[in-house]
Amino acid sequence: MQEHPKSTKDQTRTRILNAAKTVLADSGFGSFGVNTVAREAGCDKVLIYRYFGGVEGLAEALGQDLGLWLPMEAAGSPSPSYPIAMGRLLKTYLQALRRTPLVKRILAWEIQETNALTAKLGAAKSISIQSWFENIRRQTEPAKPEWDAPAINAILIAAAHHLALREDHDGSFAGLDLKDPNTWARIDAAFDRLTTKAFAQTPSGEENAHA
Amino acid sequence: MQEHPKSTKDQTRTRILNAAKTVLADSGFGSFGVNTVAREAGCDKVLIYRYFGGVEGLAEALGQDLGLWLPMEAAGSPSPSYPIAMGRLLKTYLQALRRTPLVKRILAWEIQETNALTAKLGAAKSISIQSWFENIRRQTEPAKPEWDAPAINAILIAAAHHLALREDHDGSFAGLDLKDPNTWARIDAAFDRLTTKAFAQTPSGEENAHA
DNA sequence: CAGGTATGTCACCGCATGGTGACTGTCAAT
DNA sequence: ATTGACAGTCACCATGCGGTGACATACCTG
Repeated sequence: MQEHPKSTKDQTRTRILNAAKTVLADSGFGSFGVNTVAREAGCDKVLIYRYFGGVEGLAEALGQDLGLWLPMEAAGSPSPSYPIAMGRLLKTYLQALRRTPLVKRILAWEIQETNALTAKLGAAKSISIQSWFENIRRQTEPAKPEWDAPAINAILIAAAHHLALREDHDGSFAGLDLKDPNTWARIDAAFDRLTTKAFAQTPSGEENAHA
Repeated sequence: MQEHPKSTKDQTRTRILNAAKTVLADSGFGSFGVNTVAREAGCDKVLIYRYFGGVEGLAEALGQDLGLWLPMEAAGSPSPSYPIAMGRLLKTYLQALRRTPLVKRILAWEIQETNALTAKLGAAKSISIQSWFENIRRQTEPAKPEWDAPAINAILIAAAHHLALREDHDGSFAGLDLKDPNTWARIDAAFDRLTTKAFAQTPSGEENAHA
């Protein structure tokens, strides 16, 4: 009962923020509301209104607070070739995603419905992740324009998102057993194959072999 | 008011089913409940309990009813090479997905939370889609085992899912503007590049070029 | 000491939800 | 015509939600 001597306002604020993260990560955003968060934080919901201006402001604060968006260590050696760098980046990203339930929850939330909450969270997350990718990209040789690297990378990033999201839910996808660690090794290898092949210096001039 | 002369039970059943589809496709599963569906169907919610045993049975019935899971026409020519067939399949699948909001909603639902509802719907959908892929796969030459085609395909299918899901929400992903039709042409091309390159007959023996 | 300010608690409202029981009306068979 | 099965409606309940106002209690400043 740390209430009588008056906890400082910031203490309560961070307690509420932590409670918000917990609720989001554990129970998902279906349970993300003023009542649930306040219950988890052990304080009254009116404080959420006072300190954050409701659940909307809470989400915004969450987004700004989350410097811990993706705790991935800066991925090994400095500046290899573009295909290898992208493959490494994707695998690191996927791993970080898989072990960060909060981010997964928010990604899923964005997909499910678009509202003020997801917009705020999504914007913060997007900036953070994009800058991370930019950092890596700055350290490697540039992509050849004829690859259309942005489109290919978007596809591979989308795949990483989706696979990470499917993992904790039904646990299987497209015939793969996502509960099996070996499956993820295969996926890593597949990412490697996709990047090295798609970003290969076209040896013969067979660029557009299909309609 | 078609109530007094007694609509046949099946009429009401299908009216409820259609209402369920409408609610799901329009408002998403956040609004998917007994009250909302009954309101949309213009009948009393007790009929949902009587005919489907609640919203859970409704979802099951929905899954079985949806032969329209993905209305894609059987994708052109019969049996080309594996890479080309997969590229074509992916593009067709992505297109079908993009224009079928109901399926997108259900995919998003599965990702967001796993419960009895999503399990039933997901099972029905998975079977339908898997069989569709199997049909195509039966018509082409087999994949080489060293490709690990299941893993690669899972990645590409996951990407298709995710991109389709992101389209109607924030409308941008990884720096791509998903509102722009040209973006989707680029994505199609990228899918083509990925399949043709990843499923290429390795010309030189540089199979594992990375750690 | 007095007064204001800020933190926190409590009780309450309106609303929508999931779910149930009792009722009315209609049809078909005996 | 009486019965019973069936479709459909209505009223109701408990619960949880977002949101607000009134209150008590501490603190710091004058």
